[in-house]
Amino acid sequence: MPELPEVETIRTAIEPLIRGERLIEIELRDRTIIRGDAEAFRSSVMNTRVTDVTRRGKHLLLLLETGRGIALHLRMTGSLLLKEPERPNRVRAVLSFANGTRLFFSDMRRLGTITPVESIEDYICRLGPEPLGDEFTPDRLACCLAKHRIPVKAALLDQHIVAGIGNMYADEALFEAGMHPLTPANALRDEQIFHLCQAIRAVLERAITCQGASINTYALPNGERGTAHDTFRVAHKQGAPCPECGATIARLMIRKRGACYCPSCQHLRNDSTV
DNA sequence: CATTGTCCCTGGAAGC
DNA sequence: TGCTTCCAGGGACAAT
Repeated sequence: MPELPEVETIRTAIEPLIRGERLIEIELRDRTIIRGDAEAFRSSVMNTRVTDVTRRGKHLLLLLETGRGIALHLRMTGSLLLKEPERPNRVRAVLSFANGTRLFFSDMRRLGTITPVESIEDYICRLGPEPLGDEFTPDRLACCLAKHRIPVKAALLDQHIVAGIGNMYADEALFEAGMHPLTPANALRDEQIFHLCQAIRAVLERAITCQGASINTYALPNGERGTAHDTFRVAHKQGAPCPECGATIARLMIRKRGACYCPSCQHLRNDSTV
C-alpha cells in the first residue's frame, strides 16, 4: 500500500523523466479515476508543461506551468508504471509526455484518484505537516495530539495531524517508540511525543532507503519491488515473535483497521521508561 | 466540535 | 471441488 515512502520512491523515479516535459496525451480508460469533470480536466491540462514533481504525504503532485497542478493518489493498490503492465485491464489512465515517457496508472481496486488542482497551496493546506520536513516538530505534534483523546494509532493515521503515515508505518513507528496503539493521544507526555516524533522519522527514512515496502501490489515505476517490508518488526507480523523480546506479536482492531504490536514492549501506561 | 461508522473497490483466503 | 463470505485499508462523507 503506497504510503509516504512508497510515493516518495515513485516521485524520485519519475521526476527526472517528466520535469520540464509537455503533457501531450491523457488516455482515460476509466474516467471515474478523475475527481470531477473528466473532459474539463483534460482540456485544462493538455499540452501544458510540468514544471515540478512534488509530494505532500501520500499525494503526488505534478505542478504545471499554468500554476495549476495534478494530484495523484494511489490509495490501496495504485501504481505508476513506465511500461504497459502484464495486467493491462488494471490500467485506468495513461499520461504521455513529449519526450516519449508514458505513465500507466494501474489500480486493481480502483480506489485511486486523479484530482485537478487549481491552487497547490489550497490543496496542501488541508493536510498536516510533512513528517520529514522542518515543520514537523515535537511541539507541533504535542499540540495536535493534546486536542484528541482518540487512540494514538488513529491519530497517526489522521492526515490532518501528520501527512503520509498509513497503517503499516503507524504500527512500525509505535513499536519503535515503545507505545501501545490504544494509548489516548492526549495522555502522552512531552518526552514520549519527542520519541514518537523521532520514531516516525526513522521508520519513514529507513523505508525510503529500501525504496518502499512491497507487501502487496506496490512496485517501483520500473516494476521492481521495494524491500522495506523485510525490515518490518511488527507490521503484518501477527503471530511472529517480537524481534526485541520474543513475545508473540498481537493484533487488535482500531476503527476497523488492524493494529499489530508487541504486548510486552508496547505499554499502555504512560509512566513507562522508553 | 469530537469521534465513530459506512462506503467504495477487487482478489485472495477461509469456511462450508 | 465450487460456492459464498469475509477481509485488506485510505479517505470522503454521514451519523452519533
